[in-house]
Amino acid sequence: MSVQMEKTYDPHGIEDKIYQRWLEKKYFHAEVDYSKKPFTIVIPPPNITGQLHMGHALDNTMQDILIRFKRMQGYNALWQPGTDHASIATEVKIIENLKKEGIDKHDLGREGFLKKAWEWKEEYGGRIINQLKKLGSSCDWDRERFTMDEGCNKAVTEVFCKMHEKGWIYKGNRIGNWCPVCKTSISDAEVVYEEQAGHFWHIKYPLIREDGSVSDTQFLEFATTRPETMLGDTAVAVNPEDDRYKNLVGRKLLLPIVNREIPIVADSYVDMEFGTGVVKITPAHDPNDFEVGKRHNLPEVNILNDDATINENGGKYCGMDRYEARKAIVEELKQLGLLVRIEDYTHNVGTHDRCGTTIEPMIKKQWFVKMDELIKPAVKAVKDGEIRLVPERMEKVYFNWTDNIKDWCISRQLWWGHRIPAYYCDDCGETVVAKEMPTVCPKCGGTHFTQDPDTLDTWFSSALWPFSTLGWPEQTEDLKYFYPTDVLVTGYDIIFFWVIRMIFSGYEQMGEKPFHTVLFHGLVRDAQGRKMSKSLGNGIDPLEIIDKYGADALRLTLITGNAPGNDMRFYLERVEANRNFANKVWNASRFILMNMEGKQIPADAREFLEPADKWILSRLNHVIKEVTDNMESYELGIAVQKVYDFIWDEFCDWYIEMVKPRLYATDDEKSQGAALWTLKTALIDALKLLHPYMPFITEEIFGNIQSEEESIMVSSWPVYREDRNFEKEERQIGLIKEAVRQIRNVRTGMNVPPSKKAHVFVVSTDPEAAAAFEEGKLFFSSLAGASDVTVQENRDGIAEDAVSVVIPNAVLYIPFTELVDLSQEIERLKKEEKRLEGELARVNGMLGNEKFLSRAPEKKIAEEKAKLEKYTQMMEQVKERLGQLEKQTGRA
RNA sequence: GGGGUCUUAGCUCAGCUGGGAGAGCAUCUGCCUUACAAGCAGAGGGUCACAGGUUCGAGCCCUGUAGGCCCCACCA
Repeated sequence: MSVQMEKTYDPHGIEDKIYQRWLEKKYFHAEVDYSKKPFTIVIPPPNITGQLHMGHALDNTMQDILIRFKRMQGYNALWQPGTDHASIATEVKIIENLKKEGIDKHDLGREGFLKKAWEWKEEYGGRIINQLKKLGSSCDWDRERFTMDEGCNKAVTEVFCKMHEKGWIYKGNRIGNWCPVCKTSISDAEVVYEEQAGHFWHIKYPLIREDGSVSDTQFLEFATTRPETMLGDTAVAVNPEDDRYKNLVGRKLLLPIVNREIPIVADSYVDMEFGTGVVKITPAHDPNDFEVGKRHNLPEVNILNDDATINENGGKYCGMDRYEARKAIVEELKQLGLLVRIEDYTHNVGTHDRCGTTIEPMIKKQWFVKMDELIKPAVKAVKDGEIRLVPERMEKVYFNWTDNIKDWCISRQLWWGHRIPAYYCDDCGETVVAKEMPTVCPKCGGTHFTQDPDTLDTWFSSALWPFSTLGWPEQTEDLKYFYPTDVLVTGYDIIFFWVIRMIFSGYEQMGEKPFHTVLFHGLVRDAQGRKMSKSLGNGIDPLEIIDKYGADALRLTLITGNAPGNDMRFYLERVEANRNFANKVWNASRFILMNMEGKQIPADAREFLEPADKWILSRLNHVIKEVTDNMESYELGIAVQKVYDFIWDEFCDWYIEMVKPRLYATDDEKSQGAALWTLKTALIDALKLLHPYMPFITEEIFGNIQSEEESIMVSSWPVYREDRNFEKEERQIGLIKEAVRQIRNVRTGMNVPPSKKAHVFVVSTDPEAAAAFEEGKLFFSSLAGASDVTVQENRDGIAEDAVSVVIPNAVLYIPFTELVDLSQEIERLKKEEKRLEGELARVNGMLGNEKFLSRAPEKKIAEEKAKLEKYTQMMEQVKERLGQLEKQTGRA
């Protein structure tokens, strides 16, 4: 083979070319095949409004790694892709866009607006998919789905009707969160609390005397952060145990401005210690007050329009914005002498996560999902380990939510989304929930119906995603084969929105969990640790990084040096380091390729393996096992770190350097053949281990280095094999490495220029050690800067002033022709003596401890005993050498 | 108020079930050695936040303290 590889790896062109080839070969496509075990991941569907951001890049890199790993292991790997209609997020965007053209959504009407929305979907829906492709995602694009496509729509309707029939979906008049800008209700999960500086207005209401007149001396004082809601007050509450007010319970107060008589009620909800121990009760605009109102049968006076202006119940304030009304009402109370004081107060204000608007609690008729029964199997599944959360601590977050579960408000006053399949009889108002519009009213026989105008919370359809994408409610072959899926990969931020809801939906609809493992990742932050956001302008575009450094470098950066579920900081320097690694891999391959050029590796090459060859194969063998184990337990960062270290440190810095003299020598074809065979074999396996992380460069090199298989991504994952375990050679090369390191250290310390070679004498009576140096002479001399290597059993013929290096079972001597500073040499050996003393003290301490001997595992004791022997032997050598040198200097 | 998590080299972080402290970057020194200067070789740098406890043995397990970050709850 003759392939020209550039000196520097350039991902441009290569990545697109390779991705295109994968697509053409249909490697990403999975079909039902009972001869293989399935491994399935469903993508967290990105919003169609979205652009690929670093969070997506991380999320999808992790999924791609798992899916490529399993595919190589021989599983029938399916990565099910798709996008989410993201009802409110998209609707908000479209409205913004229309605004620029001066169009209001109501001008278009529902049909017209939806037409625009579908156009939007066509235009932007594909954008993020293309970006995912840039990242290397091996999704089965033939199966791409959309949460509002026909099948998903069918699934949604099916679930809604089923659960309604069961009584688990109901329509209720309850207090909920209302966004006055988006003019829709939102679920509790969509409210974010923000600390805001506000005020505490201390107000008093006058008491009504027994005779019905208004007191001008007796008042009840309390404080509020929202004085305008007083327009809707229907009571004032005190704690039943509060002696200060006990005698007032049952009496009435005059609600100022409105001039309504309201009762003083006793409710344990009131905290006696807080403020004056008095609370105004506004059942229509506060969730707690709503509950109090229910307990005391208080009227619910709604004072707000949908846009948060005051309605007709606000009397003269009708039509005024909520905040203007607040000012005006405070002013009027002041005039009336009922404002006691104003205090600065910071408190938490609920805002809408989409638009940031302060939400208003409002009573509205909304659809809810009853959660108490539905959640049970989802709790049990995680408790019993049926579903595993990684990292495990996420379970606490999970249970925190499930233990305090409230009914799920699923109706939204939006147009873009799944329309609620509820129909109202035009004649009698009867509600019919059905898959299609009914023809006859079961109550009055009427024949005309109007569908509920509301749509469903976007998470209602995503909750069904693991099975709706596989064909449910049809009992498809795909569903039977691929469900339950295997791993869900997602950020911990949507555990409540999505993960929990998928789990209970899976159990309820399928009678089976949707996946057995949830792998969480954290947030990708900027270099200062801040959240990347549009408003800060600190977002880093993954596509720019890919363009500059390649997708492989980006992927590696997102995966390394980070524990599951932890947030990470994104540094350009780290991308550069990983780009450098790509280049390293590239050049190692280039080196091997250049050396294979025009040569045939003999068929029997592996029969002539030398110790270095066996050493690297053995090391690789261990790495294969460890990496596979780590990946099986989702420790992706640890796994790839091991591959990285193996390739750079052991393979490149040691093995390739060891093998160079054999490749450059022309006289020993057997040795050369064995080296080439080992280089190629080890490289290919290492590339395979690396492939899930860096799919592009590994594929490119794989194609250059061999011709037996057409693609690395469908090649088989390396497995640990007993016959590649060479313990003796690992020990021997370990010795040589140690010797090389020490000699290099000595040479640098003595400022010996690399060009200056010196004869190295290895003195050893240990056959294994002697053999190691004898057989490794060739590469040992080049690595240690030796002009020649002599292995012998004693010191005969070695200059007295030779520099010496002590390693286990051998002492190496280097006689330099120049004068060596013996005092410096003694100092160095004394340092070594001190180090060994420390080691020996530690080992002796352990072995001298009876409790250690009786309680530590035998294996550990044996290890320590071996160390004792090794260090004792080395210590003897060092002492002996020191004695010689001291005698010499003493004589001089 | 409840819960989680973090505190390890100058910086950013790994360190799985307890058994001799690691990486990348940065710093210093020497090298263009025919795969790679996006490189090679060598070096310096840590009382693993603090205080106790369990253990033969603790960065790792338990308790407490201090500081940082996050989630949930939302006392008007």
